[in-house]
Amino acid sequence: MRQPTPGRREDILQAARQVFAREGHAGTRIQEVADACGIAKGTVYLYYRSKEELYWATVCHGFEELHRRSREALLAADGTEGKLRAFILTRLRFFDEERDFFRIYFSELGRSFVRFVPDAQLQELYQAQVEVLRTILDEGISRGEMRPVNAESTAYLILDLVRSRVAQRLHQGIRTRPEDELEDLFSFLWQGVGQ
Amino acid sequence: MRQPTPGRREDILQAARQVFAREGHAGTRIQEVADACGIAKGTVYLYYRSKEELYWATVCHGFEELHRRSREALLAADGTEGKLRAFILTRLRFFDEERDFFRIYFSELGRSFVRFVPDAQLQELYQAQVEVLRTILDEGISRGEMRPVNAESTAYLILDLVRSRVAQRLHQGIRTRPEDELEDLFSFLWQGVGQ
DNA sequence: TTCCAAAATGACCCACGGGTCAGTTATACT
DNA sequence: AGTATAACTGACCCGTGGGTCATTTTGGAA
Repeated sequence: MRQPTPGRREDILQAARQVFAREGHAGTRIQEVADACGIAKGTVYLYYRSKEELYWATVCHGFEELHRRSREALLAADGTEGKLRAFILTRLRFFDEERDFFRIYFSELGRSFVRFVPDAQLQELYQAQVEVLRTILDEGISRGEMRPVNAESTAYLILDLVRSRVAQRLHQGIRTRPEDELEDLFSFLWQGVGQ
Repeated sequence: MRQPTPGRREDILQAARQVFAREGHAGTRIQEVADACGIAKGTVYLYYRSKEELYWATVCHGFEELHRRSREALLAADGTEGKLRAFILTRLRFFDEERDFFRIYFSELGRSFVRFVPDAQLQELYQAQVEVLRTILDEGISRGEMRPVNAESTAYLILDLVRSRVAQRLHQGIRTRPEDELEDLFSFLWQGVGQ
């Protein structure tokens, strides 16, 4: 009896991330993923039932990691300002490391908008993301550290602010350190552009 | 001799907008566009050379209109605050009217991010958008009405703020008037969430 | 060394949809 | 009415790529 090749599933996932990031969902051919792994196309289908399943596995894997790190950063930091800074910095750093995932994440938002794709796990992860941020905002408001804004819709704005900035950075080649972007983004978020 | 059917190109463009908005670029079949027009598939190809050309025509058409209205609003309004309010409100209203276009616009951003698509006209339109906003911000800064932020990267943030909010509104069914969203967004932009 | 079950392979199948074009239809002009 | 010309039609062509499966390879157990 032969043992299943250890780490094969992870190898495929990693190759898929590269190819999906470069070619997009529609542009990706399973053959290319297999080539990137140095295995045959059929082997991919021994580990993932379909292209769709592989795609979702890729997206969810990155999302989980992002969520995990964001949550940890929030727990470790003190005060509303500190928590927001930590949240933003963590995400800037994560996307700096995982640029392939960011490309997929970015394009997935657009995809999910035109064709409602009810992947339960991903919906949950995204909502959890918003929820954790909303909680911080509500605390900040009740402590009088923040203006009484609508916490939920502001949470969405913050997620998109970070995404927007990361996209900018990737488009024009990353020049600054995440730490510098943090100051810029945070002052925009905290003080606005007025006065 | 028969005259070319007047408005046929525009009819196809309108149908294409509906279908692309609902099905996305990859999910759209030319047959569906033809059906939505009540014409045969071959006829579509008499007016547009390929699916790709039809798609770009759809995107560019909406973009031009958006840009035209944004620019007009900026010219008509007074002062930095006034111009920014006018810019945001115009876009909120435009996307409220042209929801199909917004879906395409939103998904196109994701698409263009994974596969660099060098459509010269669209690149130009997007840059013009940023440029016009950057000018307003630079004026506001030199007049001392604003903090000395980086005008260009702030312009990107503002575009994405509006996009983010419109996406939220569409996702959870539009409940508020654009005028109310304006106040919310503008105070976020101008004062931030702090204090 | 032999055997066998599980892993891996890649030629093949076929649904799909972009694009074509020979044939049909409509209309302007004579 | 007749005709020429251009718009329109939709059956058809065919490249593409997701997914399959008979065959081969591998490696642990006897």
